[in-house]
Amino acid sequence: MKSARSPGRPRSSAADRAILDAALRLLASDGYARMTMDGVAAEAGVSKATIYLRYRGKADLATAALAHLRDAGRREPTGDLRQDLVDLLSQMRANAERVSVMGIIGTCLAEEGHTPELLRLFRERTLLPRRAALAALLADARDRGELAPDADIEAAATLLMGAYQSRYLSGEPFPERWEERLVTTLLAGLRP
Amino acid sequence: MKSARSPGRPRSSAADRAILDAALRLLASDGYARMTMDGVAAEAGVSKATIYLRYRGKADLATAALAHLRDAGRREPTGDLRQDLVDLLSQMRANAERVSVMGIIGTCLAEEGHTPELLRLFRERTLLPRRAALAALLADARDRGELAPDADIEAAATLLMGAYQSRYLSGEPFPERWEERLVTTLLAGLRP
Amino acid sequence: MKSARSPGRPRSSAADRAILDAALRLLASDGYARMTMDGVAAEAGVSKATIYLRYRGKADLATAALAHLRDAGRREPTGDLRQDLVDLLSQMRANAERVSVMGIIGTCLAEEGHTPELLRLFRERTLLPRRAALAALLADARDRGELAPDADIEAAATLLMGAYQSRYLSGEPFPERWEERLVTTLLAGLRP
Amino acid sequence: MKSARSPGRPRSSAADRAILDAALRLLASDGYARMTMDGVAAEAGVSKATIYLRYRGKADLATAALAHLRDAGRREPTGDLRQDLVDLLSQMRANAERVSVMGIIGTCLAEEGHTPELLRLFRERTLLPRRAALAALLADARDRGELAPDADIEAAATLLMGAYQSRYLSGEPFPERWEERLVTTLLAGLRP
DNA sequence: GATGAATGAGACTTCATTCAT
DNA sequence: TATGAATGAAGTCTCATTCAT
Repeated sequence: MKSARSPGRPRSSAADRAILDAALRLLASDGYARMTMDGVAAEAGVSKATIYLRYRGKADLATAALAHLRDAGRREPTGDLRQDLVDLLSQMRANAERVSVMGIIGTCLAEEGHTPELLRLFRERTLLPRRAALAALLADARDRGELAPDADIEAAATLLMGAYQSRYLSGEPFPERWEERLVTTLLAGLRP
Repeated sequence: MKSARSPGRPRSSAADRAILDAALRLLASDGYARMTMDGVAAEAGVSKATIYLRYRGKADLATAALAHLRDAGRREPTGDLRQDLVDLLSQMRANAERVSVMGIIGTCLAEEGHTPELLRLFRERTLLPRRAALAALLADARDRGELAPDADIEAAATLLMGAYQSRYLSGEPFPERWEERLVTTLLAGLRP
Repeated sequence: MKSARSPGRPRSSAADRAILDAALRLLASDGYARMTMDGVAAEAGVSKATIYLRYRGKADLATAALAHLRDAGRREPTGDLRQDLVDLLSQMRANAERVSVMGIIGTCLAEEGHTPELLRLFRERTLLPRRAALAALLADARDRGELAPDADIEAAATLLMGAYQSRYLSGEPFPERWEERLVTTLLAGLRP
Repeated sequence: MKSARSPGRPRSSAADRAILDAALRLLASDGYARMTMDGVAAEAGVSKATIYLRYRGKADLATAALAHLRDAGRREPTGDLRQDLVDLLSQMRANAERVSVMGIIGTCLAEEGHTPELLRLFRERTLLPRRAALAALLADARDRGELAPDADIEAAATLLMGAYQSRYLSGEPFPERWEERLVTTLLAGLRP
């Protein structure tokens, strides 16, 4: 269902993607403030004016790049809570490493005072959907009776969502079977 | 007979403090890249050259400001594990809000590719000491038999350390008795 | 069918020339260290960024300006040695006064420790070609038998090349028929 | 030119000399514009304020340093013209190499538009006295009948005075017995 | 008299943005 | 539409000079 085409030469959609990809890459590696329009143009193989034809300015481009960010395909839950949690955490971690998510989070936080849309977009596109997926896994398990009826799902989701950043910030490498250990600890608790 | 004093005009220690405070404030609110030497000088009420007399450049100033960052006084553990954990988390949260820690973390992450000393320093001065304090509380409790002998202290510390960031990033307000809920969940686990 | 042209706005060759001329003028009058990019931009009537589009920095611009320096058209030798020498010296002097060569030499020497390319370029583009022209005149005359077979052409060229600077540095005005007197003295010697 | 001694602690004359020496050294190696008061102070081992106590500013210091410049001891003429000329040229060359005279000349020339006293002083203290010594040697020889009665002493002095600079600027090393070759050429002339 | 600290003016360079082809 | 050139507004850092001890 094509909408009415405007006349004249259509914009190159290859350039569209190249621009967004380049912007996202530089956003993650250099941060918003250090990302330059020249750099994006060079990395995308287009001229700066071509970018300005599509976006009103640097902030507009950066937000578009973040909006373009999408979760990689998510696996269907198997119904095995432990396995599903581990899978979700593993996927989050793999995704984070693939696109330098920590750099993006850093930029969103650092620019919060100046360009708050960055954090808002990142939250909406990435953080909240994952958190919702996590909470859904837990809620389903509770409904199946696998978890305590009064299990605090919100608290549990908060704990799991922060684990990757926490470990990343510690500077230490991720141990073997890291996700399993987290899930085991959270499910069983620490008490004897 | 004059007392032994180094000759010349003494360096103003008020300026010393003002510079570091200003730098830290701007680092948290604007990020490293947007923090300007002019801004720091103006905020500290000194001239730029006065800053350059003390620090070799912007990166040197920023790292000094982070190195200057210290945990607020830490309370002595009471021996009541639940209470001590809640206290520690509350204190971390209060501290984070007081000095805009999330802005600083954001800057450290965003600049990781460009000025990795920022993250290294922040880690050494702030994150690792807290994590160690948390782990110590848990290890003591385990030794007293309050926790399971095979409790995974490392995993538990990772989960707790990330909780504040996780909640902050979600954009939602912190609920009442938030720390208690986290600690309860972690100690008891989710299982029925 | 458009003619083959590189796309985009063409670079202004008027600006090219204006920048080099301005740089050379300021180099001669103020010296390298006192020549400012702001000054060159203002004198050339372009913005600083326009200069940086062409040259990587101040040193690059200054060396380009020197490389741009070329001898004014040289006259063909007439075969009359005395006249040819006088002509060459006159032309060197006229050229020196036209472009403030002494200021440029001063800058090249003063910057020798810091930007040795300046002296190297000036030598290659200006001094050595002239010296070679002088030596060629003398060698031809010797081959024609007008000079002694063992005439020390190298020494003679050195003496003549330094005369302008020597006189300039003395601060005294150039006397009438100055070049003739030099040539006469060198050809005839001082002995009775 | 100190008149009646003022009361109080007298100025350290060791510092006086150290300051002038340091200034002269930096003037020769870095040029006037790049010579910094900090650099002079550090090199002389005094504080900047100590310099300002003696000189009104940078230009004042630089001119004082040049005024301080003196020819090294000059040998008495032997009466052998050839030998005396060679000796004088050798001494000039040795002196030039000892104190980086070319750097100083460069600075005087480069700053001529901005601080013309530099060139004036250098001329008066160094160039003109030497030129006068050279002319005196030649005039004496002419009076003794060793030179032609109409020998152009001014032209000859100009030629000899410029030879060192000319060779230095050429970038080529000084050949063996360089001074002898110059003197021989000038005395005998080039004609067969 | 001497010192080290403090300053204000400027220098080089970069960058988001607009213009001309 | 797309390109490369041009621009004005910063930003980091230096330096001659003055001040306080």
